[in-house]
Amino acid sequence: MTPRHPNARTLKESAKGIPEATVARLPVYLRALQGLKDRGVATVSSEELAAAAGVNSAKLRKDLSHLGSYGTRGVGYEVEYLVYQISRELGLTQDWVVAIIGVGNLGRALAGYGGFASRGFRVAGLLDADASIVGERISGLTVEHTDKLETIIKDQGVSIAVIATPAAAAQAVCDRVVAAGVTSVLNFAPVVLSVPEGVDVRKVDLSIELQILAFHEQRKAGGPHEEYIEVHP
Amino acid sequence: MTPRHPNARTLKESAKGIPEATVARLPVYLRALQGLKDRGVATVSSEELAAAAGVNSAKLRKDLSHLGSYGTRGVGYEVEYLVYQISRELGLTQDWVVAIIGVGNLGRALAGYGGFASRGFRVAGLLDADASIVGERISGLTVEHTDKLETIIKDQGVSIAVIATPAAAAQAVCDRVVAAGVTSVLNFAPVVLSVPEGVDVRKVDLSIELQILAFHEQRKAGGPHEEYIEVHP
DNA sequence: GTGACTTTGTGCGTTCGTTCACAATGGGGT
DNA sequence: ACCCCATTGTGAACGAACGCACAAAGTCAC
Repeated sequence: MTPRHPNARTLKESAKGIPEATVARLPVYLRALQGLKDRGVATVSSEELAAAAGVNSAKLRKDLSHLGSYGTRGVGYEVEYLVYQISRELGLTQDWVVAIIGVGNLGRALAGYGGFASRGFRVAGLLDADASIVGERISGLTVEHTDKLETIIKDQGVSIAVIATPAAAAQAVCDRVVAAGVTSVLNFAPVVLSVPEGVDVRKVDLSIELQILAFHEQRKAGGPHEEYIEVHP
Repeated sequence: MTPRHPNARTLKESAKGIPEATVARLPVYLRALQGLKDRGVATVSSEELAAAAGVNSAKLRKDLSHLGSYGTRGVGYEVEYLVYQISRELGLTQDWVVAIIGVGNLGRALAGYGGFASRGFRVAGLLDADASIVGERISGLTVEHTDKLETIIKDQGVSIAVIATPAAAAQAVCDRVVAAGVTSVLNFAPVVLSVPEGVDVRKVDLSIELQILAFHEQRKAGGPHEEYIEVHP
């Protein structure tokens, strides 16, 4: 295979850090690109792609430049090629085995979420502590009891755990999955998890986002301070 | 009422920006504080609170200093008082009326999420386009048809819309809620919404978080580039 | 009342991220 | 073969956020 872009990237460049802010945006670009690809677009300029992703075009170009030099001056980026490069950078060209612990409404929503399977995430287990749910079939999977947590993680090679349990159970579940070898945790429970060095945790909190919106909404309406007078020394 | 902290804050300080990064952390502090309050803790130091919230203590102090001078040197912060101040700053002392559009598993999870009601968010409507769901009762609310979107938003004074529809429907729903007067949108659909000036959108994307985890997981395992050789000029 | 001790609030240097603006460069027309 | 044009990739200026380290300020014991 002759490389299409000969100077694609040195080992050094990629091994050293891609900025965290860039990493957080790559999935957004990837989604925009998939959309373009589905519509049959073969080539896209940074301006167009940036618009589709909702960012500034200079930022997009700088972000992509951290991966390598994958565009063609005067033309733009080849959609399919860029999809592949971003996917590879994010690690989506390999399969990741995921377990979802906690099968309430949120766990069900996650289990049925199409965005996982299509991006290299395989849900290997759906676990819950509630015996009345165990055995139920959801999105092609049977709910297992949390007793089997360690077994499933080890047998299936789970490396990412998604915690969708009530807050009170989350830390205990987290400790168990980490002890069983999981090194990445996505936490939906409204608690701060503590984990040993080397384990990554990301948190998604439904109510925090609403609170941030409320703050800005209040700002628009004139702020919370109208009743307060200036009290200066 | 004699102010407990006489020089609490000038109008100017608060009217001007609290950094966005700080705003995003305030809800985390608030949650940690509620936890301490529930356990009967009356006073907390920046060190302790920072640990509970999972941040560095200097950062915590600087964040709080943007709201005003609410601590006591040599002692710490009075938990209840700080809860009140943060709540007020975030706008949680007033009620916000929310509508949830899209009643799949995710919409149900959101409707039943206790973190809303307890923080000043009142869910005024649950709407879906699927006639077979309309009429169902979920968490004390009856699902309405999206035909009634505009009516509900106007009659109930909804100011925040939560979009939990499939991706394909999201932009159309967004346009309608904005036209009906909503100025803040929380979007769970995996699309970039475009809205007019003055409308805030925040996005929560379940699969993006997983992709970010995958990236770091791959890093730990040695990176994606082992197969690549250095190709230098 | 005084002094030792604790903890806040913040000035400052550093690091990280964004944006501008333009030189470098490939493509395509003639 | 040459030139023009569009678009990338990036240096440099700017700005936001972080974290250290310490002076200011309050408490508590005696």
